[in-house]
Amino acid sequence: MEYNFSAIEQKWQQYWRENKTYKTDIDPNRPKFYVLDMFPYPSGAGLHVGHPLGYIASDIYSRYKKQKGFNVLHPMGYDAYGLPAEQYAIQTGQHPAITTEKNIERYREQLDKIGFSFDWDREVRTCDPRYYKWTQWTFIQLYTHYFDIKEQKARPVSDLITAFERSGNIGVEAATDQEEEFTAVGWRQKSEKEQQQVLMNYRLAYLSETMVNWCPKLGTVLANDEVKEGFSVRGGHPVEKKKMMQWSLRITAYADRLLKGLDTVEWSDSLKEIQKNWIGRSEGATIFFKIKGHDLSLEVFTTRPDTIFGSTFMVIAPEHEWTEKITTPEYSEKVKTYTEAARNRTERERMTEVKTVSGQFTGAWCEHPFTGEPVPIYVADYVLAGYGTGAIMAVPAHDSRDYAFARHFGLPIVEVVSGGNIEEESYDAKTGTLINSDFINDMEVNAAITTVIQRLEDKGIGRKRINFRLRDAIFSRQRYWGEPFPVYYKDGMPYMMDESKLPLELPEVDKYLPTESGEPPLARAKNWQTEEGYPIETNTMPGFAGSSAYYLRYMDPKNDKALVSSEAIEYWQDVDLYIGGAEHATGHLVYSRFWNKFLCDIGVSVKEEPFKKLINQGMIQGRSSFVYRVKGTNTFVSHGLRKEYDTMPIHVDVNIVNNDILDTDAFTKWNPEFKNAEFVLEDGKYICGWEVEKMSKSFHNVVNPDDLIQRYGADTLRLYEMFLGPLEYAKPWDTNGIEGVFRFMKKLWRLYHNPQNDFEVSEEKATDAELKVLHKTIKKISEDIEKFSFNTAVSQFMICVNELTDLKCNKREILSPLTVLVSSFAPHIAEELWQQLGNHESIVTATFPQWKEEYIADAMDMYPVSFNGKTRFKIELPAGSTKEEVEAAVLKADEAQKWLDGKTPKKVIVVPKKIVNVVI
RNA sequence: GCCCGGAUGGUGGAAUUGGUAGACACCCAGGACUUAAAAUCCUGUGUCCAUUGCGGACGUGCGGGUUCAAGUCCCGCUCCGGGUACCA
Repeated sequence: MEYNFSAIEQKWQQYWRENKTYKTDIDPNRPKFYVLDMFPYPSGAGLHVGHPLGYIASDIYSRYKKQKGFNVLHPMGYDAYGLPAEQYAIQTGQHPAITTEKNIERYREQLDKIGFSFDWDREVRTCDPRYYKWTQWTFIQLYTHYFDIKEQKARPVSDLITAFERSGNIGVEAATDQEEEFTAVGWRQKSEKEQQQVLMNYRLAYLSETMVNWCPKLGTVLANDEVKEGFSVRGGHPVEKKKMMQWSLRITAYADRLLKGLDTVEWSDSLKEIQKNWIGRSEGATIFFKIKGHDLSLEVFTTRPDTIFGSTFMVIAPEHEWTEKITTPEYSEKVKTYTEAARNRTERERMTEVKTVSGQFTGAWCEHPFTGEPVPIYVADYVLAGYGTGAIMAVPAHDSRDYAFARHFGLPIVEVVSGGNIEEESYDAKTGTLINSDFINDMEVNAAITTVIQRLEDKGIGRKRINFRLRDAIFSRQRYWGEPFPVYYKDGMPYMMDESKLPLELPEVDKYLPTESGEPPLARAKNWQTEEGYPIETNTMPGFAGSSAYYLRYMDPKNDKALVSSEAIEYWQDVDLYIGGAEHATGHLVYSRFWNKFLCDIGVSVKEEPFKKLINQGMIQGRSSFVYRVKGTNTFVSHGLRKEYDTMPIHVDVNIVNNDILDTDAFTKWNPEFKNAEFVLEDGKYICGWEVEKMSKSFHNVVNPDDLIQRYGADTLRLYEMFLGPLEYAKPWDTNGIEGVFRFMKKLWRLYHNPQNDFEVSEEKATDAELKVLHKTIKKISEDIEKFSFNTAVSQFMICVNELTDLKCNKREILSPLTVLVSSFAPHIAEELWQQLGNHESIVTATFPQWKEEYIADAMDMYPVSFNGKTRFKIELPAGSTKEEVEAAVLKADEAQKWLDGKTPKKVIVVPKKIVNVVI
């Protein structure tokens, strides 16, 4: 074989390993550039062709940046804690560390074969104690800090204690669940335990009894982003609401900064939109409604204070703390029945029954703050306890849910904003003029909102309020395979371990299951207590703990004195380019931004946002192949003839299908069930049908990169993955197309070699035509890499090689820069050719060539000439011709006469260097 | 329901600010080389009509519009993908 990819690739992979070609160090003389991939969870299935897509793109970019003179940090590691290894451990008794280690080895082997430029000396694994020491350390920092709202940053809890000792919590503006106010005296009168309980309401990592997503099948609590439509994202098991004592992170304190930061990063609009919606900022007012017969005021949150005169009833959530208190004896029984029914409905049921209106009058009334009219209070489960205050003022005329409720219970509907037809439906739009509204009559909605808020504040019965949908992140998991909390309990109160005790290593257990009494697996560990005998926390941390700051750790992975040294963070700063899947939009990408902001507040990281630019690579979908079995037989009909029979499509392994033609021998061996299969062929072939589906084992459409590397080489695989289409798009994998890229590789090789496959380049001076091809290519490749348009870059390589082949060009002056151009895409072949060209150092040290416009410029411009917008012929004119010259030349041209047909053109449009359009 | 994307040949896709639609490939067909195969090379390849040489008409999901000129801009739909869901 002329182009012996397997020898070349092995040779250079070994060379890179032995020479540590990709080792990176701080270098103050060169600008830094940090390219990061989302690190993988090493699953047992290994990599399929979809996984490396993003890695290839980031690798090309890294190599390019290096050749552009940057000091590039391009690390890789493993998100090694996770459910699959633990589930496997439960089934087999195999320690998850062993499974994980094995899977990592397999991943590494696969990754190495693709020829990535990772600096493996910087590898991190989230399950490594040397790594999770810093995860635990950060948790302690979160515990010992609170969020100062005025300064919008984290401050030590010790500052808070000082403030309490001086003047209590009155006037302290902090993110907190603390409702009770106290003075300095009040603070001092509290017991140690009471004080700790108060402080817990301020800490950024706090223990509290909260409503959690409990997944009985997984035996653990899940965060909001781990639950989708009432089922766990991992495994798809039902999830229910349950009240439990849990560690949480006060991420809500950072909601505003998380939102504002989005304006400063280069992420796709759709991703920013997802995060914006997830954070869910809404501006409105909090209003107090006096409850009749009680010394209580019901607090509601509304984004439409302008509609207050249309509020004809109140609704509180079934879980509202006052539900029982305010219900009159007369309604007590009914309310109890209702709230209990509501509580017993699962999340799932509540969601599927969205359209069903239900609720119950409590017998209680409150007073309208402006009119003094009595307003009835209902309890209904369309109001959520977890959002706002868990209570609303219902305005049926201008809120569709309130409208449905009012219609169902026959409550009055009062129109207060003109513009809709409230006989038909509620008018929810935020435009119109206020009516039936006393002092805000005739105002526009926005003006009315401001006026009402002002009036509420003057009367002391309400104020402007900004509300977020974002919830605090529940941080405990009742699982084994995760980071242990550096926490012990004394008198039932949690205490942080001393930093010197870190890392607190994950203990051995006899079984990876909860205890008989329902405690998490760590409760099985022997001596799971401190030296003093205090019990240690038995929960472990969730998946996002380890992945929230791994990008910082890569900067200084072996440091055992700090998460990252100030020298390293000052140099590397932040991630310049982050590539990964969009599925992390509401999980990892929110948590790590929060985590980084906190670390920034306490002086560990130096940038407010960790990921400057982020690209989501599109999913590679599978292309499934089908055979058509005649129902009830063992006969299979080719795709084109299937309609003549009563058939059933069956997935067939794509690896025994080539160009949609089934290898029938392989098929009979593929599954014993088909051993005696018979085929109805067309043109002597069995043609398969196909469909685009998710790439998955169950569809038999998984394509393994190892097989392709074996057949075509890693360089071809890299190029083909890029050639498939734009990086961000979802696109189906079709192995057929790889042949075209493989042909290109062979053609490239032949430019440097004679028919006997001997290296042979000419030292002759390049011609203008050859220089033009080269410089056109340098320009296109540079521009395409800068805008991550790798598919068009590969096309340009093909065009370039086709043209050079046509020109029979084998000149060093052209081929040498071309080798550098291609090296970031196909590093192995480039290294080989580079060496053959007489270089002694790796091509990664080469400088990326710069194009010269003078070589690209044409002496002539080609003008397509159209008549009334239809292109009719082309004309070549000297470059730099004036509009008048172009027009004259066109009208004089022979072909023009035919289309002019003797008429005088009404108008001639000349766009220099572009087009001529003659209007007749 | 709401919010984002997207729709271009048999297939993947290309096309600065509106300026030659289909680059580059795959597939397919025909041919050259070969005992044969592989590999390689050449030709054709949006659809339809005409094919004796020209040529011509239609074409970027659908229906309108703006413009000398629309895949690209505007209005109204259809379908597909993603996010989110009683968030007041």
